Amino acid sequence: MQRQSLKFTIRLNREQNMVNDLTVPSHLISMEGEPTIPNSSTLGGSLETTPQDPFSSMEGEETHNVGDEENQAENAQNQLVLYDPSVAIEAVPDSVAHQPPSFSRFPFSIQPSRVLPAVGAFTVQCANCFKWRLIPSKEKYEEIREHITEQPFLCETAREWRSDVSCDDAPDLVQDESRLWAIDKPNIAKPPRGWERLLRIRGEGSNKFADVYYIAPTGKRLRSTVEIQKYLEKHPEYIEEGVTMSQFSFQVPKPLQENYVKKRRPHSAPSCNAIDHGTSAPDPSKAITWVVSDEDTNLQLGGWAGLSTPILEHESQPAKKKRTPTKHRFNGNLVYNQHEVSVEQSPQL
DNA sequence: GCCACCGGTGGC
DNA sequence: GCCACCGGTGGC
Repeated sequence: MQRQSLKFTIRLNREQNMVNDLTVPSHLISMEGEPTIPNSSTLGGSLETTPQDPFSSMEGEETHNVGDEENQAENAQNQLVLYDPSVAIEAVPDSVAHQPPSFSRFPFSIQPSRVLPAVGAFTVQCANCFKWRLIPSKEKYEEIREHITEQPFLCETAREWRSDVSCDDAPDLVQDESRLWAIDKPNIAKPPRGWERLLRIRGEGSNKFADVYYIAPTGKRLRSTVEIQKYLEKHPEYIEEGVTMSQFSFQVPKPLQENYVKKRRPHSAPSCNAIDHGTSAPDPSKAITWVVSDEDTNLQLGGWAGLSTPILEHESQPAKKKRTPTKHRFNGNLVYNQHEVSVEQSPQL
């Protein structure tokens, strides 16, 4: 029945300031290894109901549905939220904001990045009341995510960093349309000590939602299990320290927004018609929300990116050059691939 | 020259 | 359709 979700928020960087680092903690994602067995509690299906949120005004559709389980199920579990830093921060209830030192500012380091949306904060959904609770650090989030099925998250769990919070308190955030939401995978192993797992969210319209990278202690960036394996072979010292392949997972969260990721086009259909560009284009007036979830376990980790900006406005001039003309041929909205571009450019916030 | 990022494909 | 992998290159 209850399902919980973890989410982290991401913020997009519009400028450079961003967040990159916010990259979603990799941990959010589950490791390939074996997932733990889900307990009934997490998996279950029902969803959550979300109360109204205090801080945000969005309408939100919350996740509710208690009754139906299906859809929601997914959402409810672990979700990662990505959001705009500024937004996110404000959204944090005061109580939270004050508490841990880490809350007031992002625990993650921010580096200038080029532009893509990044995770700015992490949240997890209470298995009992389904309210989302902000997690003060990426490390804590990874910890929770790693054992989310065996140890469902409860509001009481948050007392570790936020004294007296309970299910009676308003949610720290509400899943609404103001941000991009992504559902994270449960039970992803924490990276080995000295290693870092980075989640890079791609821009809207890309053919993939995100990429996971592991940064080895030497600073080497590894992008697949094959690369990790080769790296470990060359550096047996890590193996001696106990590093194993089961500690790495390249699973990425899934965006809730259906059209965030471009669908793969059937090769055969080069015609423009076949493509749906536009219709699904996000409403520029609102931020994008995405959520990723693990269907198997039903856990959701959430993340949202509050872009206030429309990611796509066609216009945009690409910040980067595009390399493939093909896609753009359908211009119009389609071109979102570059959305990142627009994101960064957008001044908002 | 490097590398973060994106696209595209093979395999399921 | 999804995911893992990795080639290629824009942007620095």
